[in-house]
Amino acid sequence: MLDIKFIREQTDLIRAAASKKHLSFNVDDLVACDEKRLAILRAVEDLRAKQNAASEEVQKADAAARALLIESMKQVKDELKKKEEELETVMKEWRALMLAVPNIPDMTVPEGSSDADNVETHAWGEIKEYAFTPLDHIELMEKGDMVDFERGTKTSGFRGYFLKNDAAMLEMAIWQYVMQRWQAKGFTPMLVPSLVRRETLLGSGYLPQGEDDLYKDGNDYFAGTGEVATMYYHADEVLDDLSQPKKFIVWSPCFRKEAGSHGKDVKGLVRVHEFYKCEQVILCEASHETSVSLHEEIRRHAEEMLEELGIPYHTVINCGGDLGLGQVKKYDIEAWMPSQGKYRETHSASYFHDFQTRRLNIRYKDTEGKLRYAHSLNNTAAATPRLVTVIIENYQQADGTVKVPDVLVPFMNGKTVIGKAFRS
RNA sequence: GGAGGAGUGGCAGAGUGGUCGAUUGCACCUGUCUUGAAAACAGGAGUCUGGGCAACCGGACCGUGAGUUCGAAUCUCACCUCCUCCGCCA
Repeated sequence: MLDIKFIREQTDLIRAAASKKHLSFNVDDLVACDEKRLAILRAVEDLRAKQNAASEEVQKADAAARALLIESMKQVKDELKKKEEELETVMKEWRALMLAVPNIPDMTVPEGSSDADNVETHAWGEIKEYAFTPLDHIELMEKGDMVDFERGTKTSGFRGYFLKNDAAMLEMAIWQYVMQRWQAKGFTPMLVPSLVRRETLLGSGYLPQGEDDLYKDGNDYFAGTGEVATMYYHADEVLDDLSQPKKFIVWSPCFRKEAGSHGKDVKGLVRVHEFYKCEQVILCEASHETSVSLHEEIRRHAEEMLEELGIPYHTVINCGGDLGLGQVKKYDIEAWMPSQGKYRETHSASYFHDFQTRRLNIRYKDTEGKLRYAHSLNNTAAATPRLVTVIIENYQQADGTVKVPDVLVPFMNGKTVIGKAFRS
């Protein structure tokens, strides 16, 4: 959500934002609606003022005058009721339009309509030449007794899976490694709810437009990311001090219907309905420079983790058409998948300015004691099992076993090789 | 799932139809006093929003949303949250 005053004054910027993000939003509709809203609001408030004044007089008046006054106020009451109904109608439209206003993308965001137009900023790591034909994670994991898709779908339906043995332990090792790694960088570790109320999703900007991708039961929703609950943690609060940003490293189960991507990644663990994610979430002071510098910081945290793990990756700036409604700028970090011969997204780092915090009403007192909306950012730390598939494919050996990345060995109880040898 | 109770300003806690945006206490800020501080005394402070260059003026906010009324913190209904007891349960 943006400030209505800002929207009124900067219609050109909003128009440009909508066009860069390839959204069909029309500011002029909102501005017209807002004018209507203010006119009616003024009428309503004038009537209320009249009512308040009369209410005071009623108390002082004698019986005869009082009866007369009350009689005349009945008309005001009816009039007010009519105006209030008008206002409610306009407000409904106004609120819906306000929720559809896109945030302004940063100047450095490239033009483009889809992820095909994202621009690589840099790549890291050498793409390994294998002396054998690299297998995909599905074959490696099935033959290594690390996954069971058949019983997974039997139990859970399409995209269901069981992780077993070394893969189960590897996944938990990753969580442990990640939570410790980020805690050491000053992030507050949290396990947060995945079962959340509708307001939380409106606040972080996943609703109203993302309804189709969410599992729900009445007003209870299953969050697609820990960001949702984490952002709501401080909702409706005034934080004393944001001179130091609040940084969270959050673990949570994540649920996504993956509506509209039924044809993509239909096999394997790259795209599943139920997974786990460690997420970086930050609240900071309302400064563009601070947001930008923290954005770079959380991007680097994730890149450095992939470097520690020895996974080749590249980073792209997402183009306008690939940005969400609230995002100012986004980097995707994509890890190399040997079986596919291409990079696949493992991380997504974005910042929002005060787009989310306005909806969530998260404010703080600045050094002058003025109340301001905080800024927010987030980036993946590790999404599993997707990251498991990346590790398994990149660390596969000729015999079908998988080497454990050095940094994970301590979290695997010293185990250095996982899976089973099934070829020579 | 069943039965009761409760939600008021930063906190505590009054207020049960009309100068109540709200008594009071604590905490907070500013004066007076003091070498300074404490104490005492006096005063001031909330948020959102409309108009105005501004001083200022108007509206809203007592868990949320509807309703009754000329008028609602106060009455009615629904919802949310918390507490107590019973039942069930990893």
